[in-house]
Amino acid sequence: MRVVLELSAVIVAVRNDTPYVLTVRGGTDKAMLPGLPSGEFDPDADRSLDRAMRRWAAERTGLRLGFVEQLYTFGDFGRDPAAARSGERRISVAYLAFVRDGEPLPELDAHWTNVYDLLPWEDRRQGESDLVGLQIAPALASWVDAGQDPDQRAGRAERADLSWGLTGAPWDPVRVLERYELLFEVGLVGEAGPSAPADFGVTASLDHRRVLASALGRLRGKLTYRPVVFELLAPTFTLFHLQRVVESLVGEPLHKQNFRRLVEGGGLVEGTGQRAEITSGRPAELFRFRRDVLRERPAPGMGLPGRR
Amino acid sequence: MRVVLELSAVIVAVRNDTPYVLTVRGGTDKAMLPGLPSGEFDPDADRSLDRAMRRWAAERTGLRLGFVEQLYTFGDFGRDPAAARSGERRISVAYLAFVRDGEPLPELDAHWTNVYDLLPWEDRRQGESDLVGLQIAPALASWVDAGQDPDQRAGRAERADLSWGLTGAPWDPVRVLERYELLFEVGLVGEAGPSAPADFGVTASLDHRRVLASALGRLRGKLTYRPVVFELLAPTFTLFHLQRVVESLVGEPLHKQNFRRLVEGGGLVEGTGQRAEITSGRPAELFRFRRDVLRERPAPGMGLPGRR
DNA sequence: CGACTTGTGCTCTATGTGAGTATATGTAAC
DNA sequence: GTTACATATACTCACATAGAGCACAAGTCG
Repeated sequence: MRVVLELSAVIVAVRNDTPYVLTVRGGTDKAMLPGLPSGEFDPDADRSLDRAMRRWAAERTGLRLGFVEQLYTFGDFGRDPAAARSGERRISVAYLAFVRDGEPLPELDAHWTNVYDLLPWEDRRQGESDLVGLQIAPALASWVDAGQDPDQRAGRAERADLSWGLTGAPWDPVRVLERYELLFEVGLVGEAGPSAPADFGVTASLDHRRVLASALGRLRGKLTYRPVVFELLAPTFTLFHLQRVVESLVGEPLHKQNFRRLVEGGGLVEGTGQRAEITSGRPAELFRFRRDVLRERPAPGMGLPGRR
Repeated sequence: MRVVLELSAVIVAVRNDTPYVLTVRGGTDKAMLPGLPSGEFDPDADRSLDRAMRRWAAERTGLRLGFVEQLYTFGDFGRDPAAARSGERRISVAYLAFVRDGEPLPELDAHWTNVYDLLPWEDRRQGESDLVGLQIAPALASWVDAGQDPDQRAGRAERADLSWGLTGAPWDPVRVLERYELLFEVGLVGEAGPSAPADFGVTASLDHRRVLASALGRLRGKLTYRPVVFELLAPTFTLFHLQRVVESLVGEPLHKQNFRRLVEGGGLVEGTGQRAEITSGRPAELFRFRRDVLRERPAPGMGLPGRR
């Protein structure tokens, strides 16, 4: 079996308080499901994987990527059944990348897909998704009960509780991948085609939804200890807009006054004397990211306030 | 150029308050420098990269790995000059793995190398390493001054300050990789042979010291928000020992009473009625990790107290 | 016995966070 | 213009947590 090394990209942009991911239709899949842009790595073309990623994104999509970070390398057998049948083992180095607000989003054979269309249960800004109470929780419960022995049942119960926060554990926005993998194990989401009886969200080709779940988890985690949001925003923004963007990524509503206090008090931003274009209500001051904060605090992140 | 996919392992164990990494001598290097155990990935043998990692460690080293986590995939051109000359591009998926205290450490063609022999400046338990004040800081300063234009100099100054905390910024134990890369850029450490005029620490083969730096940074970061230390410890331990192990990993001394308060108060451990074997001084109670904490708190980690 | 080592409890203070009230300043509807 | 509404911004209070100690307990070693 031949090893093929490819690069995949989770390219994220936020517009209108909605996180989007760049997808291509039927890139690697016969069913023409949306998938992440990917391509085989050319060892002769680039000196490093990161460079290959940037160049390839620029050439193929015309996007100027800001923040770029390697995510994870996926290599499970069976993640690409078609490749496996033709004697290939496709190993995919996945990257997370941001497109800044204000950058043009070129029209191409690609689409911007709402992240929460692919992972609907992760958006709790309007409260817990109905999916959880009506379908996921019961399915998890019966999966727990179906364990072979008491030990296995206890283990399953713990996993379900930890990821989904059902019986006491708090809901941790970062555990996106754990939740996805549990759904996969239970059979509520499928890969490589809408095979599951009741598949949630838009099915993506191959394991690309899993890759997206990794990316969202990583992004959410990073948010709290590195000022990465600002890589998604235009250079200047209102605090309210900043809050909306953070909420859209974390998937939870945040307490407004405390959010402002944390962000301003933490020295993450500084006002530009200017006011924002009027929308409705009192006009807000425009802020910009304060780079100096990096020198002052070891891990400057969004220090998320509690839920609203 | 042919792509070769290999696995590399940073296998960590802590003994006698010292973190060790498993190294093999001259595994991939003619100069017989110590390097990380690595091997080509066999696509026909394992269903996933993680499994390949575990099986391979068991077969090759006889070690039973506990915690295993994928670290990063290294693929820079030039990371393996010999391979490059023979027309190969070696892409290496690196893993971080722990061996629990109490596990036998088999004698083999491998050695346990003190992590701080390879990265001496990272151990600040006895205060800042002399290397920093005497050699690194001056070298960084002249590197900063050697910048082409004011912009570049400012950028360099910021990088140096951020990683090494020289002029105001606090020293962040997590930024191991940034520090290493700066030293590399400045020319104070070399790869693929002791090429640098004054190379610090034991030189390792290829870019394996860089991989180790990634691993140490990741480990330190993870420590604060996941109870990973316990994967390195025997099932039962005294609080003092726990503190010593954490200190050895973080590379900084910690405030004793507060450490105890955080660990006990945070519900991370629970006492077993037993007392430890006497060493000297008042005998201590033996504790064990309290698994339930996972269910109670979203990110239970060592919540490090300030320096001692 | 006293010196030394380690364990353990407790205090005092500064700071940060959660939650909420109050008020300012704009737009859109009437 | 007045009213309703939306948003911005300031401030308060209770509470939890972290940083930095002091004090003392319970052992070993000479």
